[in-house]
Amino acid sequence: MRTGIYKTRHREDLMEYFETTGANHFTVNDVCEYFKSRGSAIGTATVYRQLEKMVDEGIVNKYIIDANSPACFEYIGEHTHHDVCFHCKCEKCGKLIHLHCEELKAIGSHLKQEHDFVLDPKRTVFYGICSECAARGAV
Amino acid sequence: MRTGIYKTRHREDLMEYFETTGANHFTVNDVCEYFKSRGSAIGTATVYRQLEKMVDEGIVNKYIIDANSPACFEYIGEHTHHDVCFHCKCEKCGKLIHLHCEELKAIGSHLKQEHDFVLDPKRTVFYGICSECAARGAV
DNA sequence: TTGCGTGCAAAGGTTTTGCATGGCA
DNA sequence: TGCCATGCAAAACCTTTGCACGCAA
Repeated sequence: MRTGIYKTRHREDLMEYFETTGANHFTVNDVCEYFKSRGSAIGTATVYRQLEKMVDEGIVNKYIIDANSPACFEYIGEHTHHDVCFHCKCEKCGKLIHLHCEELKAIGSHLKQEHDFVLDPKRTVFYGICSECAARGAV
Repeated sequence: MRTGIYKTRHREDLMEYFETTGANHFTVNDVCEYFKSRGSAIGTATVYRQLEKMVDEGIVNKYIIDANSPACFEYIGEHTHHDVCFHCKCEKCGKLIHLHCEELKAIGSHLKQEHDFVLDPKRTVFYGICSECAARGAV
């Protein structure tokens, strides 16, 4: 029989982890460390494979920041009204800022209507300088 | 004395390569292959290091497609005119679209005022699906 | 039983780094 | 003479894959 997805213990554990961390972002490594520290380690490959499935299911978002940073995941659950968030990456300190902003969402509409381009916020990262680095006088 | 950047033969070679390839995009590997086939190979590390410098100077853009694909670079030269140019990259066909749009410029102001983040348009790329690929039904 | 899930290790690929040498200013 | 640039190889890094075994349905 082909159900496609089994309800395994690890999948349950992951779901529970997601629920407890809420909308926070995490990397595959974060997940692995978390379970390892609790004595119930999960293999890296398993985490990747489960997350990939969940991305396909649409209950997890995957953000690609840059080539040398690990991918950033976000659990969104079954929320039909979930806002995809935007990311700003500081070119100086490397800090990643997550934004849920209505005004930025307007960019998507604008790009589609005026430029016929369907924006993918999951892959789009705004580069620039964060407030702290700017204050520090970084150039 | 500290000028910061030396005018080496390799740097000149790279510049010439960029001029001849125009606005086309290229990977580090493309560059290496090109010079290798002409008998004047350049080390991979050197290409990475020079390109990194040029990105800092703002004369080259670096695009991240996804974690397992090589980074894509684009020579943009000395954009002396103060007209900020935005880029949209199609995830399907790889086409790069250049936009001069007032409304998009507003993003910079918004990010700065509301989120205290100084956007760098030269390094920011909007990822998504272009009109042609959308029409073709690509998913 | 069938087929998916898992763990481990190894492989895959891109990018960075250490170190000695060579070149620009 | 001072830096900076380069080459080579090794290292670092994230991610995927092969394979044998375990578990869900």
